[in-house]
Amino acid sequence: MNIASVIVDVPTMQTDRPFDYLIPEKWSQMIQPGMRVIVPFGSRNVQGYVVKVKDHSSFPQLKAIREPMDVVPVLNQELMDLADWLTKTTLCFKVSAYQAMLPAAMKAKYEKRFAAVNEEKIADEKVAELFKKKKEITWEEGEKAGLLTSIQKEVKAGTVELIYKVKSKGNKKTVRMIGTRLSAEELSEAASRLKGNAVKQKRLIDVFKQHPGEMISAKELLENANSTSSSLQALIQKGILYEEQKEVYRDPYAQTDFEKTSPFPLTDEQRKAISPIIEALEEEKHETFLLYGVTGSGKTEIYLQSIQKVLEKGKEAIVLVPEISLTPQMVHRFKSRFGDDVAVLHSGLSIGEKYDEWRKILKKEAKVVVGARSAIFAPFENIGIIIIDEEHETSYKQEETPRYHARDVAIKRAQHFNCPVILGSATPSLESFARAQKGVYHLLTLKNRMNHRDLPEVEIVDMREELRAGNRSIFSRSLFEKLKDRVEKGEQTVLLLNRRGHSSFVMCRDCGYVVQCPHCDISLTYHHFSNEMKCHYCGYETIAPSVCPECGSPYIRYFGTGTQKVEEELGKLLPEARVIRMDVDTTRKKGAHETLLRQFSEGKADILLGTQMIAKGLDFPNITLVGVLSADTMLHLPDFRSSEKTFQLLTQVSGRAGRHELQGEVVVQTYTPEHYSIQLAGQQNFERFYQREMIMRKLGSYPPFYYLALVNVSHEDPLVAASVTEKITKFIRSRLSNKTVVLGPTASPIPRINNRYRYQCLIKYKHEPMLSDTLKSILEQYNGQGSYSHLQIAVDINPFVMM
DNA sequence: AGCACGCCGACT
DNA sequence: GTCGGCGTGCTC
Repeated sequence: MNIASVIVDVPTMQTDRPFDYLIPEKWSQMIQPGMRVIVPFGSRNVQGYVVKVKDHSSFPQLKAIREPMDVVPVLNQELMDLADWLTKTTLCFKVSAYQAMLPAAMKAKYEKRFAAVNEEKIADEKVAELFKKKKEITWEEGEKAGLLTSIQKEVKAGTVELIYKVKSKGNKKTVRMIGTRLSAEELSEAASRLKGNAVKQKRLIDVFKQHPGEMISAKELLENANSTSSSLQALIQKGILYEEQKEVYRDPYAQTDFEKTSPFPLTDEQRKAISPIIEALEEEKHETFLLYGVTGSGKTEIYLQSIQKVLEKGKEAIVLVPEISLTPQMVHRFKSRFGDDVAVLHSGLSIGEKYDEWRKILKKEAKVVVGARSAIFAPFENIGIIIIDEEHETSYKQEETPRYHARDVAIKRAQHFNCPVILGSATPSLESFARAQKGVYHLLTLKNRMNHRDLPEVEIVDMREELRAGNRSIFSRSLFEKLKDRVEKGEQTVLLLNRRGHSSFVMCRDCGYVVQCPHCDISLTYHHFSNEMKCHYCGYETIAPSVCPECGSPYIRYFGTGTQKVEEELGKLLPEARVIRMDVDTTRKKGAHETLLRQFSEGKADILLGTQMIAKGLDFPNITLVGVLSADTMLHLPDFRSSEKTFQLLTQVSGRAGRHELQGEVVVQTYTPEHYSIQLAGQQNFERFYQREMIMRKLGSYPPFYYLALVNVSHEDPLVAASVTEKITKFIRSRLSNKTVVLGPTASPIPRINNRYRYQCLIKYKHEPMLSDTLKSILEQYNGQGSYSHLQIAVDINPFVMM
């Protein structure tokens, strides 16, 4: 057993298979599947994942593993199998699947360095001088000195060596701990031998006399003893004290106090909903529950009590929350109930913090993980339940490879562990609700709010009427009246500006010219802060024009109401109102979210103004008014889910009002008040919406009636892109059943990105066993190199974004 | 992905 | 003649 099969960190079609390596004698006992190793690959060193240890290879000339990167496997067998499944279902590379399962800190970084091996013989003077100061320089340093070609000549001559280094991003954080091996008496004696003026050293010894046998961090010690590090160093030198590096976790929640909570008594309705879950837990059987409960109906308490049960059985729980940093309240509730058993994984943490939380899970120091999408891969080995809150959220679908949906992964893992999955939502996705209707999922319903308050009253305002009545403001008369009233009464308001699909573009009011990206077929987005125009797709930047480049008119300005503009407007109309603005600009800094929300909850503002990010999870007692400024902006996007998204957003945001003692009110402003998703969101009638939307989906042959797969082809030459897509589409048609709908080739909604022309083929199918093989052979044929080397093909099975 | 190898056009 | 462009194929 001295050969390891390794998947190397080279994400291409032709390297997406194991390569065999010899395991050097000294590591023969320790190398196991699931460990990362550094291996030579071609002329460089790369990171690799051991998938198998064996004693035979058909390859005659094996190279040896350079170095192990782990002492224990970072991926267990279950996760390795899960990676295989991910590879098959999403058509991604093995490495990509492994990398998706591990914290970003474990992704390798590569560095090229030059080292002088024979300094005297270096021919080029400039190069020799460079290596006089340092024996080793990085590639970048060589480049900066402008000597790359000369250095490369020296490499050929053998005087300089090119080294490929694999570096890990993850650093364990350590703390210096100080202790003593001496007894109290010995310490006193040692202290008496010190010079009389060594008071600082004596004070240090005193600390250990009071706490014999304990270790204390150097920082704390110096503070307690009011001493200095040089005194400490002296004592260590003398052998009186000793130091040790202790590994510590960075704890992002260290500053926060969590008041312990106990389970709340459940309402009848909640008790009825939780009992099938408890039953599944007891019987250790896999079942997927759809917990459909109106906003404020107490879904979280059901999660908490189910987890309680799981922990009592000595098992672990995964809770997924959409972009969790948005809901510090949620984290708070889990931490308060389960204390240090909870690990938190979300995008707001630094790479190091995420790495630490992940290691807590691996070392079994955490039993519950609360996190965003990728937390579904938490390396637990005895999962008792998986919960996905706000199940309908699109952020559970990853839009880069591996293009997985966390819901699918959850069900796959739960099947392995024979445990239940709970999908919770007030506005379930059509897919999930349809499955619940068919009995594939077990439907659990919570119809009543916990406070027995009615759902808030929703008023839909037709903005066209407002315009006709001469009101050109952003606010309808009704919303403005109510806003004024709340500010006077000291109650709080949430204002949602739905800006998706309607980004701020710059247009000339004289000739209609819109500033576009020169490399992509998309209008540039205006950034007020820097007065720049930026392309979201390729990163192109330019200064915003002050006159129209087309006709020279000075009447060129940006369109699309931004939060900033609304804030200005509020300042004019209601100068006494205190406003907190939450959007990408004001929440970019780490922790900004929490700070702004805390200020709002402490009543330091009357109005919380923001984009989608404020729609979810806020639970403040004093909110009695919710205003949606433009409900229909995303209704007109070329996306079959736009009605569903609109309905969900409006329902979710309405749910923010009147969650406690005070009754809430909602005003929805729109230009299409007759649209069913707005009407039914106004009535908070999910069932009706579901029926209505299902008809639309059936007519369009969309999910949940059909599954989708999208093939996206891009090339710098539009003719090549079109003709290849044509070929691919024909090929797909020939291979799939005639019940499957194959659409295309068509130009993508964004026909050009970064000067690459994009065409696509959309497949709608119900049952298509050949699909995966067909798509895979397309990838193999075209995505490899050869005559199609400039072609890029991306396959998305069950896409959420059709761009 | 990188990198070497090999084949063609533009220079000292 | 050679330097360097890019197209092609390989990495245990």
